[in-house]
Amino acid sequence: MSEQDDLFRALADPTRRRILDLLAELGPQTVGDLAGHFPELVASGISKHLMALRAADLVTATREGRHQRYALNADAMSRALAPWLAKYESYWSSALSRLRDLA
Amino acid sequence: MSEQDDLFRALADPTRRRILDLLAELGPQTVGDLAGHFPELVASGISKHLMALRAADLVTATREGRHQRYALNADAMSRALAPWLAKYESYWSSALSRLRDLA
DNA sequence: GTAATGCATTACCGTACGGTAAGACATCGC
DNA sequence: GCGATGTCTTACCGTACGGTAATGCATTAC
Repeated sequence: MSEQDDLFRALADPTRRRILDLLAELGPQTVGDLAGHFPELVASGISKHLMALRAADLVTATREGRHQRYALNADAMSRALAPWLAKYESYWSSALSRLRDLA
Repeated sequence: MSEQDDLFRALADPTRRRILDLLAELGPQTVGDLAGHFPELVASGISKHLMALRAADLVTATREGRHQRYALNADAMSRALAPWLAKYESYWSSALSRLRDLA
């Protein structure tokens, strides 16, 4: 249950959601790559957000030389979110059919 | 886009998620009803959370005499969440099929 | 009318969080 | 080796948030 706490706490910040969006859209990125999309932020701030996302298991990190490449961990994300979504299943017929159209 | 900010900010707190769960499970409830499920909290705290949920349009409130009955606003909830879910659609084949089984 | 109930509102407190700045560390280019 | 680069870490600051307590305001009971 605390897994969901981590998930929603991580998703609460718009910058972190945007980072996830970028990872989903562009594939794995380094901290520097991501920082380029946030001119209003300092690079270490991005790193901090990435650490939070990593703590929530929403991204995975692999070293590449002196770079660190972050990738979306969609499996863990859907695993944590699915039980929560299921609780409201009966209320979401319209949204679910919309998702079914996409799938 | 700020609609999603409100949504995720509101969902970030475990107590608020539990309130939504209770509303989904038990139907519309008054503040006093809900407060009974949170013995560790003061009633005004519940009221405050409900105001936050109301600001995010996740619940609706209707007066009944001196009571105030809160109900889950599942429509607004799914409306705000669906676009976000859609962004990760391609990553979530397994979760989506699980949802399809439920629907 | 008067007292009690149910909820909202305000003020206040402690803490957690987002952000920046500065320093440590490892890696690459020379 | 040496300087530069990329990232992490720590410390710090301001603010926003969760929580309580107290007050106010309707509405019900008597």
